Amino acid sequence: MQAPPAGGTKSVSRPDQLLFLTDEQLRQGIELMFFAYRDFTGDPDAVLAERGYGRAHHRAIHFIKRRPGITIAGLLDILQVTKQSLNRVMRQLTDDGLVLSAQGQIDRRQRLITLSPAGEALEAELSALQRDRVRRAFRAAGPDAVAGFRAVLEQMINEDGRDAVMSLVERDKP
Amino acid sequence: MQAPPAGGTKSVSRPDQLLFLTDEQLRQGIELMFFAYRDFTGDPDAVLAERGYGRAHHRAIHFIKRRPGITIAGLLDILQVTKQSLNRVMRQLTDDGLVLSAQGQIDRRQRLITLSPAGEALEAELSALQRDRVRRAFRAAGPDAVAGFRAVLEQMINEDGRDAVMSLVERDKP
DNA sequence: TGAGATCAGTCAACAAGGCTGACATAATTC
DNA sequence: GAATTATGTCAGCCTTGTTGACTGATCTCA
Repeated sequence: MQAPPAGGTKSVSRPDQLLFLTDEQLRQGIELMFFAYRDFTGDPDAVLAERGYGRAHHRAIHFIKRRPGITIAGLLDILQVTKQSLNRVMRQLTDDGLVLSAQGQIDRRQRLITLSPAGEALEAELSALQRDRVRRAFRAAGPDAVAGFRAVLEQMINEDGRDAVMSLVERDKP
Repeated sequence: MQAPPAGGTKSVSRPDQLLFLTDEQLRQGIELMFFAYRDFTGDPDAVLAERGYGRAHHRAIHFIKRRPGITIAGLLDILQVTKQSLNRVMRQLTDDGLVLSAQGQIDRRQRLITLSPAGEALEAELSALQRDRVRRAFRAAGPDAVAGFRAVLEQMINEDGRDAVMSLVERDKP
């Protein structure tokens, strides 16, 4: 547990040592992920709790908004949970009238999921909270920092699914 | 579909527009947090599952390693869970001989928690996995990106607890 | 010294949201 | 026509969070 000698955060950004990363620097990165993610999910969690929903509902709503007309299989692929687990969430959202499902045109077995107006409203409320936090962080840190944030998080994603994930994240239309 | 520094996602890194952040850019940041955190926790989760532990055990072990001799109240403060919830985890870890607790010297009501050799071993295994992932990401992204990553995540943390969290993250000794 | 606060531990009950396994139905594909 | 696929559902289990109530040991302060 040796100290990175001088004060503050200076020890971490050393453009002169591209490959030398101390355990201490890495540990700081790990803890930052933990604390930042905890607060990152905090705002929506509070709104969701009022309605008896949780983070799982938020994730479903987010990606339905993102790709309207997505199938159940598509959601399962993105969320990486079991269909039983997703089904419980989807049933609640359907019963509550937040999501709609239409029969697929090409493959009539498929359900094409979309948000109802009520679902859109909740999604807007949730994403506004989360965007506000990210916007404040991005503004405070500055554009170069944002580019770095993006680069590191991208590299943090499992290599074997990275391209697929990044094309989902970056794609503007389904 | 490219990495930020190159030409691809031009819309995102615009050093010329410090304050203009589109909803699309913010949404990408939100999704990156989701996907990166999911994979970030994946490696340790697998090791923990073999032993019948979960992420909660990992968090406790991590912060005991980080601040040996920490009290229960100290852990509660960091982890922000209820004492009943923490107690369940601590009891398992104690029963399994991974953590030790000594009576406080100054205040004998307190328990000073440390890792046993077995606990140290598990901690080392878990943190090695997580450090490897962070190290690879940091190396691939480069030192400037790492600085940006840190800056953004720091700003992502709730403002009212930010200083406390950051001094915990950056502090070298308890 | 005695009252009250604090630290730790525990019991009980509950909920969210993961998981596995088994099975059903409809529609598509071969 | 048989096999496969997409979806839905039942039942049961686990982890990990919650609230509320209560105990015992110890410390603090009037």
